[in-house]
Amino acid sequence: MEDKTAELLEATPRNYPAGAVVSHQGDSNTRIFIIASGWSCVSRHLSNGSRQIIDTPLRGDILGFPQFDGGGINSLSCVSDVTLYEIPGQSFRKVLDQNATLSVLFARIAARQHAITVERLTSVCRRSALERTAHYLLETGERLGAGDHGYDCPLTQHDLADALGLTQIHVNRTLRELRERELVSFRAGSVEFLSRPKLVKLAGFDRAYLQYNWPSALQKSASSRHSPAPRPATL
Amino acid sequence: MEDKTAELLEATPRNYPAGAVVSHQGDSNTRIFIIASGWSCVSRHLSNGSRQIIDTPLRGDILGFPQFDGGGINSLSCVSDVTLYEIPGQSFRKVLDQNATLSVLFARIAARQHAITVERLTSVCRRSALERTAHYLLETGERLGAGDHGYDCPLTQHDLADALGLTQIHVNRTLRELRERELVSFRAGSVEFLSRPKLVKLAGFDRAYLQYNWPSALQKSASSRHSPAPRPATL
DNA sequence: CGAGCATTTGACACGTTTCAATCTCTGTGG
DNA sequence: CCACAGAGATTGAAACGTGTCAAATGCTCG
Repeated sequence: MEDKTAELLEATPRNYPAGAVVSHQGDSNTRIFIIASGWSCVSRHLSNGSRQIIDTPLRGDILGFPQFDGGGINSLSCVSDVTLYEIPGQSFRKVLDQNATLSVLFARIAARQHAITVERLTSVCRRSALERTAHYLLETGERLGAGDHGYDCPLTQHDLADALGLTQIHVNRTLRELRERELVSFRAGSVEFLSRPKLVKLAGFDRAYLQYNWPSALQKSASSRHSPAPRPATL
Repeated sequence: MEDKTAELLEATPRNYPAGAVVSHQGDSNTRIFIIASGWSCVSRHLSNGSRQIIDTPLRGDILGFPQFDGGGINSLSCVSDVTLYEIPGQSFRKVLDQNATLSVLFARIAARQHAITVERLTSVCRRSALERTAHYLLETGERLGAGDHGYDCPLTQHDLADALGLTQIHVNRTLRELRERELVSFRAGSVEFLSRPKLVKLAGFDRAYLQYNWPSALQKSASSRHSPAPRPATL
């Protein structure tokens, strides 16, 4: 993106410490967020006291795109220290109105976001705890642009449980089994793929849904379909 | 929408019989669909043979908005006879580029669609079969613009199961319990609310996520927040 | 050192699935 | 008009996956 655009967006970088809540459930939030670094989660709190983590956005992800995360209903909180850009909704919309290319770009990002949610829905409905956990760890690695060896992940087992629709205790048992089967290890804040191919097979993981299906107009600036470079998280 | 816009969209109405498949999983579909009437479902077929229904779009709903349903990954099939408008993706995009108001409109529709998926995710993760089923029946009634008494619904118990992440057999038992508790009756293609207030309480249903949060620019054309008129499904 | 939080483990309860069979309805052809 | 086929709905019994409860362990930070 060009500097002029960045200026018009009035994007201001902000830092939040681990545990901070960027946007509360129920607040009428009109900001757009772009994650620069750190782990956060979009979650809903139900009346029965349980928490559902909708997504764990990562570097480069965009939230709030016209209330895209269900604005005003969900909250955004930080798992680790987080740096993100905040953009007033109004200037965001103004820029989109004037820049068709950017509009298409953001529409694609929104579409990918939806695809991720749909995949999680499928996962929760039709995959066992083992498959589901495996799938999440693979998905997250892919979204991070991490290699085949692993990545660092500050989520607790409790966070994982809230994201996967399990209890913390069962997540613990599931992680142990994945480790004992020598598929993945999730310990001390880091994920290690022990046998990625077997893990992919177990989870039924197909990364197609994570790709940005750039329309032809954007092809030249987009990376090739099967070895995407991580998008820059700077404006 | 004005006639000129409708022309530019090149929207053509089409009829499909019950059981027809409008778009196959895996096809590279670039069309946008607007449902005019009938019941259909967006679904994914997993390698293990099971089917996951992502959504049951209804009159006025829009699909495929830039590959919004995870284009190329999911399929659209008809439960009943269905009439829908098909719009070539390219002309749709062209119109959006020229009409900022329409862009915002569609962005909101997409946002609502995402909110629905998020709600289903939450439902599947954190609500029991009974609550989940109750929630779905309420949501669908709301989306149909049906009254407090009930509505017609051609879905089979098996369809419901695939949408809710349950087995058909358990859906049957769940529906029986809902009937015996005198909350809802789902029989012979029609849903009857026996005690809607109790049902709402059981499901923890809050329709806020179904509202279109129209920005101020569209306020005058939008209906009031708490008694929305069904949108027209004609162009 | 103790407090607090995350992780680990075991035993048991419960919700949901699986398997198998029966029943009801609807449309069709003899 | 009846027999039959096929799809959906219903019911029961048993198996299985995950949740619940309870307790111990390990870790980090004041």
